[in-house]
Amino acid sequence: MAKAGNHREITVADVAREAGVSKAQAARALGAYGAVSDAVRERVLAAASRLSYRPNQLAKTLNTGRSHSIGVVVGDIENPYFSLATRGISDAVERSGFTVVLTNTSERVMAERAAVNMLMDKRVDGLIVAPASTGDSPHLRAVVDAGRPLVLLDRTVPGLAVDAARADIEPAAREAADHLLDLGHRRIGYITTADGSDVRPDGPHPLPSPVAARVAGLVAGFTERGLTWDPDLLRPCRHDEAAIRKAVLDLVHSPSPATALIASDSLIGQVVVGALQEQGLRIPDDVSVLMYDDQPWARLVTPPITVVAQPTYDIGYAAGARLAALIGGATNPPPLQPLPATLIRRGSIAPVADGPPARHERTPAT
Amino acid sequence: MAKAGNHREITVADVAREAGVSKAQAARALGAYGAVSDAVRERVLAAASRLSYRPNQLAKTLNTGRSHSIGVVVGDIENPYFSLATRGISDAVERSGFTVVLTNTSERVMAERAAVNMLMDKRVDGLIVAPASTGDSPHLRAVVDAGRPLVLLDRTVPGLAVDAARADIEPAAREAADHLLDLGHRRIGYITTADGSDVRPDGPHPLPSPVAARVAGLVAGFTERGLTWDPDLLRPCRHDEAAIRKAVLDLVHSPSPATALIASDSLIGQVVVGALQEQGLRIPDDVSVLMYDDQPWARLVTPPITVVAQPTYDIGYAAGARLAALIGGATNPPPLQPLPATLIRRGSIAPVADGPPARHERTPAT
DNA sequence: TTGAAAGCGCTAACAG
DNA sequence: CTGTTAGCGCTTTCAA
Repeated sequence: MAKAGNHREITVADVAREAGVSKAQAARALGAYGAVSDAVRERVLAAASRLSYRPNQLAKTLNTGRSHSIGVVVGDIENPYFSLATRGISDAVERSGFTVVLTNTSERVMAERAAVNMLMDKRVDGLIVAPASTGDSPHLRAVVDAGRPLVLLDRTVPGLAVDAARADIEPAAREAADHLLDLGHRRIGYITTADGSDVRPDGPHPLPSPVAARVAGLVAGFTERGLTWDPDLLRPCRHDEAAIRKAVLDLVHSPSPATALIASDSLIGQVVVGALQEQGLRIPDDVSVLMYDDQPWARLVTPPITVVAQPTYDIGYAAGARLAALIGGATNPPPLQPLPATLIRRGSIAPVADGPPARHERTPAT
Repeated sequence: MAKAGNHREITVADVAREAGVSKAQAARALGAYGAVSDAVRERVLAAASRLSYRPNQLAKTLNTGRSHSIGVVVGDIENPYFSLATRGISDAVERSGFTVVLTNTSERVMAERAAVNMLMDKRVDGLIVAPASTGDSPHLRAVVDAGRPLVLLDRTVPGLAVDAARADIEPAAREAADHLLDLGHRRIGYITTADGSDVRPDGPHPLPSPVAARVAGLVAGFTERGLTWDPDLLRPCRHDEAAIRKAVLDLVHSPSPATALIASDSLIGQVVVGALQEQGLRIPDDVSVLMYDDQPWARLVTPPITVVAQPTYDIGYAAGARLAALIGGATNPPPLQPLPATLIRRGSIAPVADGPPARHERTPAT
């Protein structure tokens, strides 16, 4: 198939001819490098604009080895966490002149592998990835082995010596646990999502590092008081509204029902709150709710939701800045500091009620 | 600066040598084109995997002219509308083997221009852009003139003969207007955001096409009844929470206050609902609210928000599918059909109250 | 089927 | 300062 249209692209050679100089001089003037007399530069630039010349970045990249672009691989760009972090990344790297190539993997490890390979093949200067899997990650190892700068986002990969930009979740998780325990909650459900390939029917679920930190904080709260958290209350579901909804119902309608629910991110939180409302269960009278990641809507619902907030934009920014530094040749930068997460108490957590929760009609619009 | 690490990249030449064949034959085997004997193919492939060869897509692109990537330029990836549409685009083009290069312009025309140029220079095979400006768009015209496939998203550009994937907003806007008018509303505020460079202090604001359609529907409703909509109630603000909040206060506290507010997208809607709550104004008793773009949280707040929903994912998918077809060589495809938008009545619109709205304390958590 | 050689558009020595 | 000459890694004639 012929190239669409028959617009032959204008090249340096064309500009050089038009300006009456050698190709090399034209290239130098255009690229603003090397030594060029004012007279020549002027003529070349004039010729270039006359022909509306546009340099072919591909050719440039091919022999400089720098594409001035970085790859970003996230699980789900629709998750506000990632879209905000992505903006932080963009803002950080754009000021160093990089373009961001963004790919979405729908939290599937296979898609992540493909995306990383493709970005490597396109010769991006560096990569930021939020790994979907906790397991072995040969594709990430390959990036490191190829000497290409890599920064992880949000999650770490055990055994991979790569810096990660993330929040220091555990203290806030612990504080949240204490908050719930102080109010008498003992049956606390934890709902998270996981890639199918990671969730094995038998044996323990390998949780992504930030989820593990959240759960660790919770468990620590129990342990500290000589209590134990029933691990059966941990519910990893598919990334799927129905699965999350089912987990909620399971948890609140079990013979020994959960009196509080923790949503591992705001997408999950949305479904949890919705499911509870549909069931006619009141927050926090019947069920208390804690959500990870603050979102504007969390303050808008009634009652406003208590959350653990992360400095998401800053995390992204830190990842971008670090990657830019690495690409710029920084050798042994100090490890990235985890950024603080904070518990924001609003209205969705209350003392545990005695006895089983009563069923109510859905609260009418006020 | 030396390339990070001293990993010389493996090239076809290396593979050829390892396999004991010519560079050309190796390339043919690797690229699965031309004629290659089974014996050679086998040896080449074996050699390739032994050396863990990865083809350099850049070099390939440089002489085929196809990058197998498309550029997507949106105003704000944090706007759920765009992040959903983007997923639609990705899903559509990925099945044709394209990678998406996503760029965010923060709704700034200058940034859009830069992004489009950069993508052209990177030789993407085609472009999808949601133009930030209604005005003259030489950078978009340049894309067309270069013969590179282009599809617009959400908004059209007058005078540019390019197909746009979008919703057919006006009928739903009209239905919403009738809904409000039937309930007695006459002072209806319309809050939208606009790029600073488009908002001139004097003269009419050139509205982006989808906003114009929304307003047109509103105006039509008034006109039909022999009424006129006071254009002073149109408030274009910067993309800035404070500006939106100010517009809300202005509107509801004016001597002749608005009895209903229309938010032009869900990001604006969030701020509107929040501002109203802070003012102790009840929805819909004191102020009715209509929001464009349905979002999960709209059903979660009390009362649930009445919205005009668009098939955003499908719009993105249509844009992606069309672009892929164009790149594939489709010559005169039928124009894209606008997809239907629908009014979803929930609880945020009520009959207009008599007299000025009373002030109430913020509704306590139920 | 194969291989040699000529590009794709640009940068980067290397001599003048 | 300027021009000539090689490449970057791959595809693609063109002969053999």
